[in-house]
Amino acid sequence: MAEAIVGALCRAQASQSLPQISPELTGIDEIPLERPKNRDHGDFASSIALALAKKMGIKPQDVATALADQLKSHPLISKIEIAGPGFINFTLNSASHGEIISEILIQGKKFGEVKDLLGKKINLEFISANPTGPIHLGHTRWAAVGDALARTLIAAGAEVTREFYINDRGVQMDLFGQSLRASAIGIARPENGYQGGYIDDLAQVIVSEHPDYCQLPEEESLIAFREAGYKLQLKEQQEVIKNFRTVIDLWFSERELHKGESVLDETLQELEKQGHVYELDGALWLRTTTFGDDKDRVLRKSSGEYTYFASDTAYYLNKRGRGFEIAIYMLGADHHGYVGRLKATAACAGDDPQYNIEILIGQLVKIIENGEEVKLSKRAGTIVTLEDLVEKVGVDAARYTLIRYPVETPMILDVDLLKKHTNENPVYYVQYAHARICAVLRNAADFGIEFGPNNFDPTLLSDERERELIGALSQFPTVIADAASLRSPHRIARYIEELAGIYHRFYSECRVLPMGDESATLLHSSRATLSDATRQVIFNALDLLGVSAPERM
RNA sequence: GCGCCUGUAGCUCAGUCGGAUAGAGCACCCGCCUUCUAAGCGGGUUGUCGCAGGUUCGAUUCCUGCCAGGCGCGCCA
Repeated sequence: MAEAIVGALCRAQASQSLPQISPELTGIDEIPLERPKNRDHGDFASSIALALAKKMGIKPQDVATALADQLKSHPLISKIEIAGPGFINFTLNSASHGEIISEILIQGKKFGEVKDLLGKKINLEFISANPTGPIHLGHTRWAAVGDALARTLIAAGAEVTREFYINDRGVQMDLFGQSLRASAIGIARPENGYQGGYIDDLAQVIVSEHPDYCQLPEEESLIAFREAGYKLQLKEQQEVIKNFRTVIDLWFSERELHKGESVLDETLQELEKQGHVYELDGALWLRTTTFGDDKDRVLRKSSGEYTYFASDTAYYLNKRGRGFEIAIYMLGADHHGYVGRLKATAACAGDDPQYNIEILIGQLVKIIENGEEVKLSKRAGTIVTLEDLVEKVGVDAARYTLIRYPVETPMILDVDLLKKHTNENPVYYVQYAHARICAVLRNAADFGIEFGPNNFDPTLLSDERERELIGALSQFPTVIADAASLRSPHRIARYIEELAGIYHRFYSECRVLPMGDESATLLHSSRATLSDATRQVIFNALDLLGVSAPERM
């Protein structure tokens, strides 16, 4: 469509009906084109004339008229109107409808895929919970959104690695070990230690498997408990995440960065080459302030130990070293203070902080049950875990609800509402549309109605509902492209909700199957074909969100 | 004090290269199942798009200031 406008623009200028302007607006991507909210405004609308009028020094309506004259004869356009201050409204003809439907059915599960990110190698890091406790609600939002984003980026052509960074070194791990051992031998847990009841459970498992751990000298015993607890906890996290249908391609251990010829030493050398490292008070600093950070950051303490920040830096360079053009970090709002330093770190390494590194900050999730907010506190042991949530509402409802909001919105999750298997929950609205179509198609098969691209006549589908449905289906690839480039998988959820609504309305207005002793006609086949195409798009969209598309409900 | 996010209908929220009469679901009222899934459809009611300026043909959208809420600002991890 944009191509058609560019062509019309060129022809209009060639035929002197429009003045020449500096060729800024000849790129296809720069043509404004949208689907109007109001269906009276056609299938597509462009405000190109309003934008050009000023540059050309003539009235928008005149620009629009000149363009419309050139577009009238386009093979896929049935009607062109000029409206309001100079909008050009296009209405597509049935030939274009036929093309869309057969494209959907021929491409099947691949319909919707675009090539916008073809060749991009992207590293997507999310969740990255400490292996010292269960996956809780804060991580859960990322488990759902991160996975859906990965699927969306892949659908847009990118090569994506989903990565989970395991913080398996440092003080927190030691406290974890101390807490476990304290529980096992019945002494008080350290003040800053882990208090949750799961510690007792873990300790019991460890003791039953390794009764000798309690008898070891304290230092060895602490390490033994820490390592055993780590293994168990990590395994549990991996199972929970897998059951949540979230795929992690690489579980990256922080310990990798400290092995043998330390990666950290190499990192320092790299950074020194770039000239942003300096020494002060016996510590080694990275001059991140050069690139907008609030303060410089310590890489190696005066004690000789590396900081956590050093690990982060090494990890970033490690990702870049593995060939990822873009490293995306998904972090909770409580980590937003990291944005400045991470960006600055990338810049210190000689990268483009605007391109090579992206940090998505997600606001925290509040949870409400029985009308009251459930406070989250690891210390006090009141943790709502991913497992709890799934147990209460199921994977589909949990994933869908977490994904359907943009991550920068703080969200309130009402467990009681999610538990209801009613239409108060949008996931059922969408799934119901899918199940309904499947039922219609099963019945169609029983009637002996054949459907598919070869049994489809778009000229028979003239009802407003049918045209609206076809128009919505054709938008799917654009939705994927937008969701991918804006890193906003929630757009896909919103899109299927709209699509499901349009189908439900089509269903109630346009009878798909023959009634009574009516015999099957091409109209029935065409509507069944349209239904099948809708089913395919809903299926594909739900698949991107990791939500199941039931055939019966 | 500084920084990030948020403020749209009674509730939960969509609405990003600035566009036409600001949307959806829920809640509330009224209709629709002797033929395809009523977990559905149709109709009705609901708004100072936080406030005040600015930019322009046009601002919920961009800029500035203010107000309100959430979160964060260590040689912690």
